[in-house]
Amino acid sequence: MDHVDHILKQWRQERPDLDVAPMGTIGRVKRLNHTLMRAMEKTWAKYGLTDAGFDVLATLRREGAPYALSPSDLMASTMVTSGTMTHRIHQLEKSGLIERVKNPDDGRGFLISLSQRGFDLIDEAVAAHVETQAQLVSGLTDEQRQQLDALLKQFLAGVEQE
Amino acid sequence: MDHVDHILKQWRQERPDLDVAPMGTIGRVKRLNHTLMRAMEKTWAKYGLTDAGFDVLATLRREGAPYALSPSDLMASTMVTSGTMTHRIHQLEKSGLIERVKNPDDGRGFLISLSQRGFDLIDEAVAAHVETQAQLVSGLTDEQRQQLDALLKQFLAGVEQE
DNA sequence: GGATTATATCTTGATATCAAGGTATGTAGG
DNA sequence: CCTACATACCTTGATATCAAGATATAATCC
Repeated sequence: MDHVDHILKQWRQERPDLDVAPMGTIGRVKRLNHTLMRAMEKTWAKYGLTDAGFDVLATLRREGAPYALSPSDLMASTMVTSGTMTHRIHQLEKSGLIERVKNPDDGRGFLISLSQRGFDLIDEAVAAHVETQAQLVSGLTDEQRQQLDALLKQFLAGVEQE
Repeated sequence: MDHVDHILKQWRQERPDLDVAPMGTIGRVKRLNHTLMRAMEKTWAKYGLTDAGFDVLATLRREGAPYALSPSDLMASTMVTSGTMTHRIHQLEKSGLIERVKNPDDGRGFLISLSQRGFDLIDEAVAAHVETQAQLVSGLTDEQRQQLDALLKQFLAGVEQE
């Protein structure tokens, strides 16, 4: 009987006409996301990073050499709007972790690339981050985690298509 | 090969020293949460509500008569800080959906209670919300959804204890 | 090549959130 | 009763986000 079970119980009492089973599933996803984010933020903070900054640097890093993407590519990868990405880029540029160069192939745009400092920082931070994540999933066995992956993947495929 | 699989593939190429399997699980939770929230916001917006407002009104409604809780109780239920709850309460009060009365049992605090309009609105909005949620989970069978519930519950129990 | 449409990014304005600290009221110990 | 501590809520200041619209460049079509 966790927090979400309690909520469902209350609804079944107050609104027995509603089928609240899906609310339980979605509620757990929301709550889990919230708790996981809070935990991971602590690791990012050790490297002077936020969710937003880590997200951008990691996207550039895992892309491989030459560690550069356009703002549009970054937007698509990170699920934020253009205004948000502009803001993130300015912050990271001010910190000297990325550089902004004119896109030689498209005069309208730029390329965002990791600076050497940005590369070194994210390479170290991501190792710590992976360790934190391993700790966070340690309540599940490997097999359970794989089952969960499969279900989440199917769920996601269902809601992302449109 | 979804978006998350692509990310893991990139990391395995660039950083074969890291075990990124947990990142896949956590990444799917994050992405799923984001997509679900975006979808549910559309329903809330039809009733002039945001995530924040719906959250508070629903918490009061499912509590049962007399539909009143202290700001502290609301904070605990909704996982936000006191500053955020103060702000939410002011917004909802301005909209006439809740009322704030002095707590007769504790001179330091207040009780937040649903107004008649607030009650009517949330009672209608939650029915639409439940329908939206049913649609969102329709990519899973009932059995799969229940399996997912069980795994999420265990995952959550592992990360929430501290 | 000029007009039209599409694309890439930035700007603006409104909200929501948090962390840290402030104020008022309650509670417990001597 | 008075002091010390605890609790409940609010205020402040800094960020992050989004939606909508602005601007500049590219691509396409006669």
